[in-house]
Amino acid sequence: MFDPVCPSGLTPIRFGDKWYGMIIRCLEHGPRRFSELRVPLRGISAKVLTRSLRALERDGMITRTAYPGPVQRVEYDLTPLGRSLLEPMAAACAWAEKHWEELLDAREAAGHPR
Amino acid sequence: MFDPVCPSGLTPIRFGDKWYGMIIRCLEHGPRRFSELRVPLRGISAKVLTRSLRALERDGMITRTAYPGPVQRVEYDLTPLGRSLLEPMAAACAWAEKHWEELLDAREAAGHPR
DNA sequence: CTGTATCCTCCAAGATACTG
DNA sequence: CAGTATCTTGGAGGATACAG
Repeated sequence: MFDPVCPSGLTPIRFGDKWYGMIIRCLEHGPRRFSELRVPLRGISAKVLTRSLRALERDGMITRTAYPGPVQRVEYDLTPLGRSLLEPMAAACAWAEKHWEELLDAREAAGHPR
Repeated sequence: MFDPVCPSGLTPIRFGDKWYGMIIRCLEHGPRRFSELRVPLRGISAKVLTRSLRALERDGMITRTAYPGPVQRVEYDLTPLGRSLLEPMAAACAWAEKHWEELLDAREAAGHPR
């Protein structure tokens, strides 16, 4: 998931910052904990993940719930607003899938490899 | 159009760089010249506009045609690929229109004015 | 008119180390 | 475990001046 080799970052469509969209996808099927999120988002640093999560929270896209206990435990979950973003994201993905080749060909022809 | 007072830049959905999407909208109804583009895109500097146009060209979204003559004249036009981006852009706009209030409320509640 | 060439500032993003 | 604190770097974006 989100393999850096699969350069999904080449789409001209972006949601919020670099991770915003991916985090929403990660929460699509239920709440996740801080460190659970770091697995699919390979290589994201704690600082950056925290900042993205705060941004999503500020925008009303996710909720943050801290469970007390001997070991810390924080869960992030999508709000209805955050879930509603899945729709335009699907449109973006549909476009990307359909025009992926065209886009790559154009870039390659322009001398920009990768 | 693209009035800086209407803060359309607050949507969490972006196409390419800051101007990429707006340029595509400007070309929606026919080719435009370099300086024609600078009118709706208030305040964009020549350098930045050039960079965005080059990026769109590199991605196969627009074409650049220079007409020879005593006065220079360059026209930019959408390719089919560029035109195809209008579809996910419409989806993004539909989302923004529908959830605009929700988004603003969330940000305001988070203490982030504007 | 359609750009280049410089210079400057800001911030996203990453690396690393540390904390309750 | 879930972060915060620092530091660094790259590139976006803008201002201004100049060129073919």
